[in-house]
Amino acid sequence: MAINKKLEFKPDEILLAEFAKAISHPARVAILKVLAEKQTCICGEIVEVLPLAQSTVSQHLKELKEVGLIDGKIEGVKSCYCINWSAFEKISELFKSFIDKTQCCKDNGCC
Amino acid sequence: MAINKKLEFKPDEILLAEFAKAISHPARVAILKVLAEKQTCICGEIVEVLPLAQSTVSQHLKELKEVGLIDGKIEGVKSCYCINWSAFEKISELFKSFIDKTQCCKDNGCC
DNA sequence: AATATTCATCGTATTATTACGATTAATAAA
DNA sequence: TTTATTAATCGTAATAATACGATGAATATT
Repeated sequence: MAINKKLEFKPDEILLAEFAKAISHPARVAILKVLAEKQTCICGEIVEVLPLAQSTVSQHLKELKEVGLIDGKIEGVKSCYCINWSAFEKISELFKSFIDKTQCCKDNGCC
Repeated sequence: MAINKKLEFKPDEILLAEFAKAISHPARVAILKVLAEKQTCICGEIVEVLPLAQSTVSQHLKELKEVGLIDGKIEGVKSCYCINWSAFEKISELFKSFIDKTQCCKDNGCC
């Protein structure tokens, strides 16, 4: 039991869900906010701002990286993170088109 | 270990993450699509369309209901579901303002 | 009244996520 | 060279999510 059936859905549904999952934890929302606001995207600064241990923040960063929303470069001992804007734009479009497509059926109300 | 630290974040971050989580599974994205497209929002129809067992679909419906995105009415033996448009609009605004706020910092690039 | 249909809920197994401390690898500073 | 700093990774525990079958409660049909 508990097989993964996610891949049996449509590609655009899978993709939207994937991006939604990436921001489905307040820590990752907060990280994206910090990365957008600050110029210096040092890992340590993110750790300072969040109520989580360093290893946990690293884990969240990894997830955001894996889904392509952020990039990371090692600079000396430090790690510099930033938003991948082309990916961010892609996800924005996905969300907006999902919202718009859904909302245009608004008049069909059944309940 | 593994205490829930989600509530230590800002309310708007928690809320956005909560809604993102609601659509973080392709089944729930698909359900919202079906509910938007079809007038008849019978549970059985959703089950037919999805590659999941009836009980699993019910579980997903429950999650969408709990976060307020859909409403459900019992009509005879059947259950009629539909999108809660005011909630949907609220989440749309949340997403759009998050996207816009984030994107307006685009020039600060550090990487 | 007896049977069928519909769907929610319960129980449960599996897998994924969250969180931390400890360790490690790398560079920087002494 | 030795020590300190930084952050990734590993190991692990706890919790959450996913998925299904079985059961149950309600209404419909016969």
